[in-house]
Amino acid sequence: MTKYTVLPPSFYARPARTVAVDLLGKRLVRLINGRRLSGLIVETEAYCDAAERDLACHGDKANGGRPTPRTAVMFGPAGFAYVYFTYGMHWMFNVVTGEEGQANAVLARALQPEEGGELMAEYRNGRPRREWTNGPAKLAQALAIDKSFNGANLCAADSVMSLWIEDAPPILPEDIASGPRIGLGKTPEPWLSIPWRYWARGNEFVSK
DNA sequence: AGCACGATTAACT
DNA sequence: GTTAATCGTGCTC
Repeated sequence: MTKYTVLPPSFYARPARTVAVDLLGKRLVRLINGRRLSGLIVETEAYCDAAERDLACHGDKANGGRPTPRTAVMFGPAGFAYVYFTYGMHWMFNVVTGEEGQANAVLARALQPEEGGELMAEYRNGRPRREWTNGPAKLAQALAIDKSFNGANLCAADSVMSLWIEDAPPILPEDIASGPRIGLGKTPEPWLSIPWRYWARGNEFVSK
């Protein structure tokens, strides 16, 4: 018997919005030298829901909606990591969702720390616990997620995998809030304001 | 070949 | 509230 259940490909192979909501409360786990660093996902954003053109999504914004070297992973099968670099210094961790051939993904924006706090504090330069994982680039830094995880299989428990998501009790629907996605800049409407960001209402680790 | 800008953060005033 | 940091990517010339 296993103590933990790794989320299977079927969990991810659904529309981005569905996965974004269902990921709330799940546990993101990073294994480093046998030590578990983990946190419960408390904030997500959905990009490129199936069959809906989403000009906020890298996969639709670039190259007329065709894959590019950067976005290729988003067009691949669900359950893989899409990790990209932005602002010249930050990594963003997403999970690929939906059907292969379509650019669907969910951005992990915040975690509630569970295990491995000592290492997370170190990776976050000694900042207070509240600031370890309350933002997409912060959680990537806290879990040491970088370019090497782009294209990583989050479901293959038998590989050298050191990153996955475990099942955990869901957040109750009445405790889930939603609103417009953050940082979309010049993205046109309706995508700029469409409420595809979801978070655990009242959780102190939700990004500012 | 050159350029504008980003699914952000931290350190300012 | 404002802004520097910092560089890969995709688009234009």
